[in-house]
Amino acid sequence: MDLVTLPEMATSAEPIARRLVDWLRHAIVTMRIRPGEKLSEQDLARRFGVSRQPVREAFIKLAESGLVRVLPQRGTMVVKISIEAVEDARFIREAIECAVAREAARRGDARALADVRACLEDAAEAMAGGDTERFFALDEEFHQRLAAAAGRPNSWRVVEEQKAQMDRVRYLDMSDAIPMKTVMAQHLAILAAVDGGDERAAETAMRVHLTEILVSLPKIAARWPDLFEGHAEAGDAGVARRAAGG
Amino acid sequence: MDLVTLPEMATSAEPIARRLVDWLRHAIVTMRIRPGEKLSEQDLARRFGVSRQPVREAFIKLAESGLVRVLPQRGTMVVKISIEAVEDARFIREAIECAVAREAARRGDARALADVRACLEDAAEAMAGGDTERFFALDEEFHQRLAAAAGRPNSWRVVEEQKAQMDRVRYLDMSDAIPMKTVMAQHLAILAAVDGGDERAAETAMRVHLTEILVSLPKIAARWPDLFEGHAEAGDAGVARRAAGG
DNA sequence: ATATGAAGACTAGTATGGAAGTTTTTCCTT
DNA sequence: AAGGAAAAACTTCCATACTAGTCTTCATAT
Repeated sequence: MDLVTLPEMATSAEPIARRLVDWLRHAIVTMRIRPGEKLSEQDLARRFGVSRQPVREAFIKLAESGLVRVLPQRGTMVVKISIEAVEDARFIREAIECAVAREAARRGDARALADVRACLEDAAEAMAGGDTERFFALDEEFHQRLAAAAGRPNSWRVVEEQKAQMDRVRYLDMSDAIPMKTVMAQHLAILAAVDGGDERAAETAMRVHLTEILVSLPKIAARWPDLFEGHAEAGDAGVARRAAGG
Repeated sequence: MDLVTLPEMATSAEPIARRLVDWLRHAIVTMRIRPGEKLSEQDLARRFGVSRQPVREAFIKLAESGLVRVLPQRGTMVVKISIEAVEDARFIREAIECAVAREAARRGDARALADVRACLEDAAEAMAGGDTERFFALDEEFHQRLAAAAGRPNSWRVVEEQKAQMDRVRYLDMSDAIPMKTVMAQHLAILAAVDGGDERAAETAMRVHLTEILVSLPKIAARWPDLFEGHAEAGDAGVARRAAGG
């Protein structure tokens, strides 16, 4: 039973439940807590040195985001990656972000687009330094700032939620190959089209960027079958034990 | 203190918190609980004869949906209708549903499209009978089934959440004029284009349909200023009392 | 009359205990 | 040894109690 401290605990006065959500979300998306893993209110409460209530409320919020599933009287678990769920998330994200790209190109907000460009420059630095985590963060930032440039900053919140489903796949992909150069090139293409005010080109560039995951998805699912829904569940502890006993 | 019973209480064995969410969401969307109105965990708990805890959990879920705002140590209130929020929701919905319309037209799933058509026939009946509530429900059903016909049934969940913001405006609009005929005609136009396999026409028809609200929005905001964010807050009790005292 | 401040009535946040239900284990029977 | 029933150990769910913060209100001082 390793005690864990919430990182923001010292600096901020935010409610415990909120901090728990951030901590758990990050842990799930970065695969520190693996898909299919069982979570327990009691266990996590003890780990963090808090009561069960804020843990429970954190579970509720994560369940709303589709990252965990709460089964009444049975338990809470991190949902496995579902190919269908990832494809659905991708579909929704493509729809919204293509509209964002069009709108950003149409508006041509020079000031906001300068922010986007600055973001890409930082990302280039991170890539050169091999700082993948920072590169990931700046990837998000790029899309968020583009939404702002389209005059729809709030649309990012919806995309962000869908993105969580896709991020776990990307995290697996990152440990495999390093497609940072590809991502960077695509981001630059999007910005160029938007900067040029070409709505159709901007939409197309965005669509290409967001289609990328479709080629790696089946390969990744085949490589880590026990992290995905519907595939072999050999990784499941209960099943494994029962199989060993028989 | 009028005691209220949850309608599904007798029939189902769902958790209390879940039923509270459904009840409150419906009450908020249909304006039975008005924008800006203050909600109290304690008060609602007494009304429903339950403890504060499930009410609190319901608030959390509604806050995730953006229907209520929880201010720590201050209170919980139904968020006022925000023109910006409605426009953002409309933007997102248009992006997703236009993509759905295109995809439905591309796939041409005859079986699923038959369901969509059946839905419109029921809606025509409801319109003839003047059953506005049923018409509203079938409106939702139409869009949901179209998403199914596009092979993206889950995308409806995202649209549904955005729709909640728009529904309150539509509810106000309904009490003003009755645009059922317009809605019906637009739905038929969408289905015709999808049935014909014309992706561009389907997208355009959907876009026209979802642009409708933009013309009524400013009028409605002007008519009920105290229900909207940022406008005159003359309806606020505290301000009214202070004005009377001075 | 106005400004300041303390007391009380609110609020949400958290902790804890018990109830209802499911799963796993254990022990008895066959 | 295998199968089944009882029980123990888990889970979430709900109720209750308490903490801490905010706002209102009324009294007091300027």
